[in-house]
Amino acid sequence: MPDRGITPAVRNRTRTATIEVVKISEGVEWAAHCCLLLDWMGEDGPVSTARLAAGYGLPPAYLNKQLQPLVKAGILTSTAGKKGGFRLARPLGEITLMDVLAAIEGPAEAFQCAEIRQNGVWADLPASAFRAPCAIDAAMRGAELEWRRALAAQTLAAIQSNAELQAPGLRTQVQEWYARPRQ
Amino acid sequence: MPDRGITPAVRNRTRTATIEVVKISEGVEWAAHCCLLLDWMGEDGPVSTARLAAGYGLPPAYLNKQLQPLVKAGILTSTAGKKGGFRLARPLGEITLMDVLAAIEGPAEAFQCAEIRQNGVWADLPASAFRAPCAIDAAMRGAELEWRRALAAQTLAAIQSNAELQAPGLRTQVQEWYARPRQ
DNA sequence: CCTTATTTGGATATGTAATATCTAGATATG
DNA sequence: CATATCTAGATATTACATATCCAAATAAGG
Repeated sequence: MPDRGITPAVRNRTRTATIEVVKISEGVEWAAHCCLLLDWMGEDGPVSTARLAAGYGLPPAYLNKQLQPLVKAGILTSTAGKKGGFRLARPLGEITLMDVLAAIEGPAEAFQCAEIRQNGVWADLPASAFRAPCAIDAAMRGAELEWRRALAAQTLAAIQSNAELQAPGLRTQVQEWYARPRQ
Repeated sequence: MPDRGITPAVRNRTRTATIEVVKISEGVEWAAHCCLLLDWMGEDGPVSTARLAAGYGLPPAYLNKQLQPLVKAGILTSTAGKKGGFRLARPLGEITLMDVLAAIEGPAEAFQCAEIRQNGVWADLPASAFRAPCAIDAAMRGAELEWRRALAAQTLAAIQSNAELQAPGLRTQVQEWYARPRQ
């Protein structure tokens, strides 16, 4: 359908007004699911991007891009060449959600203090006042630390165990699904 | 300097490779700082966007945009017209960092589960398997809850108190800074 | 009543990051 | 040697954070 010169801003006028800024990229979800899948399928050698992508209906090329930082982080190992693919570098019990998040999103904190306090009102204060971190920044960092602690307490093994409790026989189901021929 | 047909991707080639996706918008920092400022200055009636912006060297028009959700959330009250501006709607002790974050960023969780489990491998499972939430999603939500709990435990009053401990006489300093004539 | 200073809401502009694809090169299988 | 794979980089597309501007409503003060 033609645009008729309508700008994006006008086209989006009716979209929901609520912004969601603090957002984790989908790559984290993909990575965590793929780790579970690799554990279920890991006995037959490395699993290729194509097979992992097919398992969750994901775009293969982009999934491959997302898996590469996991290799760099030492969560997965990769093998090139025919029959190549990805393997878990260590058992699920030794991989936490924090590991996955840090691998995909990087180590940066969610709250990035821009130190705006130094721009105006505080400008005349002695330099000693800025040695201590911004009180807002400190509070935000403290809260984020709680988040990271909770993420680090969740191993993929525990998550897999919960998933299997919800859907008994999941491991078998997965292996059967992959055994069936696909077009 | 002319572009010579160089694409953005090429221009950015040398930028840092690390991505930081989980990010809180600067508006949260601005909003929290402005609340502290409003408490320090609140006795002389409402404070205009222009004065708040000058206090931290922020763009006035955009700061005004960021303050509006705080009004909607009931953290600030606003008065239109000459001598108008913003006031705290309640004492700093009754405003938490969670209140500010929720006002600016909206109520959405950082981890948005796309339910990719339903796309492939799980497709043949009975519907009952999907009544329980995705185990990865549940773990992420639990960790985020810890973050929110910690943010909700931090009042702006406590943060202001810390700031004043770091820089004694801050309240006086702020009022003097604003009393001085500005071009 | 008029001028001025302000908030509010919408439209718009710009830059950057997430999402996604493609190609070339390296690597391994058989 | 042909094929299948990972790796790295370039590129394309879309969404969103950032930022500005304008019109309308509102209030203060002469």
